[in-house]
Amino acid sequence: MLSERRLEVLRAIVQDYVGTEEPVGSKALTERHNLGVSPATVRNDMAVLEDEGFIAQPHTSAGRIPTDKGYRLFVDKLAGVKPLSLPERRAIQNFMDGAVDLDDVVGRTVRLLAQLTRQVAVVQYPSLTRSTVRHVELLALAPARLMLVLITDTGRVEQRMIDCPGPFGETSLADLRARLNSRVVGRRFTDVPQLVQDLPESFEVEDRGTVTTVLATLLETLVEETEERLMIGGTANITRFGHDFPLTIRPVLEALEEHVVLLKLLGEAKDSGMTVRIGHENAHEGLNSTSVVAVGYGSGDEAVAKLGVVGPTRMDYPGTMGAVRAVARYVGQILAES
Amino acid sequence: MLSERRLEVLRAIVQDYVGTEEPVGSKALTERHNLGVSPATVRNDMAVLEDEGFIAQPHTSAGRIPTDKGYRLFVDKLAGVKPLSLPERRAIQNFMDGAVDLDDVVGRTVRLLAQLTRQVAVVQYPSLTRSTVRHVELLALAPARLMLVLITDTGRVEQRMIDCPGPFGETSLADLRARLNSRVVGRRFTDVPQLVQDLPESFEVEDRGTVTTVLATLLETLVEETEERLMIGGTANITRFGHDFPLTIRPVLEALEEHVVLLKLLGEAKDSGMTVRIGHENAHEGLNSTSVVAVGYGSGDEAVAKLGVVGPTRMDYPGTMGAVRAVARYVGQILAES
DNA sequence: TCTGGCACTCTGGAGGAGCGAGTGCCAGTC
DNA sequence: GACTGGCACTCGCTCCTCCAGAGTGCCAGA
Repeated sequence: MLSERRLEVLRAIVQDYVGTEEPVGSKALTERHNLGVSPATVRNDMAVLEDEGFIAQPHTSAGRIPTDKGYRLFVDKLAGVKPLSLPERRAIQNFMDGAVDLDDVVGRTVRLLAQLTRQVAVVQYPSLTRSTVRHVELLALAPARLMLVLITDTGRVEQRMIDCPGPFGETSLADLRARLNSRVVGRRFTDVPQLVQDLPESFEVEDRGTVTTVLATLLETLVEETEERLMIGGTANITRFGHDFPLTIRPVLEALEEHVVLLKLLGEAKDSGMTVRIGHENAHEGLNSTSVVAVGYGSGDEAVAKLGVVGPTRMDYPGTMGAVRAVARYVGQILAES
Repeated sequence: MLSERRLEVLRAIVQDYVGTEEPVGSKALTERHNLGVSPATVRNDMAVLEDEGFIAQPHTSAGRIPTDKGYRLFVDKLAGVKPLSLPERRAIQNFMDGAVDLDDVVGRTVRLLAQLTRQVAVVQYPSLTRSTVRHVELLALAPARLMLVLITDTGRVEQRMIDCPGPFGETSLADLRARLNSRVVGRRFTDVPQLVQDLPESFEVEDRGTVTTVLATLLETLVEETEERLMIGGTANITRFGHDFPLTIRPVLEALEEHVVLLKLLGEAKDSGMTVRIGHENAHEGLNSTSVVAVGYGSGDEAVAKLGVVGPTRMDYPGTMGAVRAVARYVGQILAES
């Protein structure tokens, strides 16, 4: 186990390195922090920290920089979450309050998060897996062509065209609409399949084909829509990731374009509490030199989706975590209100 | 006016520079192209071209590189549009044919274009200004809460919540729905306002408030939805823009994030035919070192939206133009079919 | 009008020196 | 035993110089 002071030295190294982006030496450390010991002592501590793998030297005769393991320790034990200042909170609220619909909420969130952290922001759309159905509507566009509109409690609306096997009367349509709604409104997506299972049977034989088709489409929509979508923003901030970035920028940009990768990334984050993945902890290679801070957000107690930022491993973890947490809370609040 | 050979020299310079990314000298030029004259002659020609502002020297004793003006001449007079090869065309068709809905079409297009040109692709969603209404639906979610669903002929669906000033009966709702549809279905967005103008008058006094609210929301939706949206892809390709890119990459990324800027950019492009904006011809500063190739696409004769790519000024113009044109055609085709 | 020749310019890379920050180790002190 | 000051050593960085090579402009001649 590392002594109190050694941890303090590690903390100082992380802080300085994050600030300056330059390897930090023993002398500079003692000058900038009140460690109460001489550079020589710090050097000994550093040697120990290096043996343990928390810091490394880019080359002999250079200062030390934290390793992924070092950042990990820093995040877990040495750093708290830095709460945002009151003005910052106010700004968030002002910025978010103008949102008019779901797309707008997500769009604003992503911009806000990018600005606040000066990193790349990733916001997942509220997932529909835990959502409930608010309304199902069926419209006849043509005698044998229907449109299915699904409205969820998170305010998302999905529509699907349906080509019916045969003509479907207005009465049957109204009937189906009514029965469908009485069964599924307020229910969770996952419960819908069994709730509508026996519906075709209660219809006239000639209408059953259409009813079955409609139900199939509905279920399909439910499944497809539980596929996650997300929005990213602040891509221009990757230029801040480090001066050596020309090498690393490409894979990062590529990873950011692959929404599937990002969704997986967010999916791996814990449902509650904040998840920080540092450097090589990220499964995706392109993100091996970045850290991801993610957190769930939701309208109630349950997280309906996740959001986070992607930044350089040498990021200001307390500040970033604070911003991410604060934004998640406000979004949750907004979502709960609407 | 420049002589035939001088134009040939310019063409050779552009081609070589695009290929190698290095300033091209007189000797290398004569070796690689059959100009039939000696380096000395080429030097004289180059001096003239430089005087005219078509090429420039990064520094004395280096080769020449084309200026924006040089590229302009190249594009206008010296280069054609390089048609895609048959396999390429097939690949496009295969890639696009799997598209299931509008979002998918646009998404595929953007990816395709990015891959084909290895540059950043920008695709505008089909504009609704020229669209017509396919159907308007009204649903009662609660006694005084309606949902308006607007379906357009391009397959886009928009919905809006409406809080009514007072309760609105099922009969009145059906009535409004029917009358609204009989008036606007098949009509252009721009015509809708005057078509529904006198609608409130024909309703009972107690319902007029709600009817007015609904109409207001409808018109608002029409206006808002004619605001353009777009999708971009292939951002990772900016790393290809040049080896000096660390300087220029940032403003480009920022410009790409500002969809408003991009929409303006596309908006400035000609409605028919291809538009190429080179370097400083782009109004937006961040894009001063890039070129934009844009073209309109549409389901019929009219262009409903535009698409294009953003690349380095030293891009393969004929190839890029060929790819952009081909993709636009296929998208138009797909749109016409659906 | 084109060509070959020639002197000149300038960049980019190689090689080398000196600086300075930083280290590891060791002997001495509290 | 923990901490400190001192000291020799390492090594990247910057600056300099030098050189080669590519490219130019100009001129006289075909």
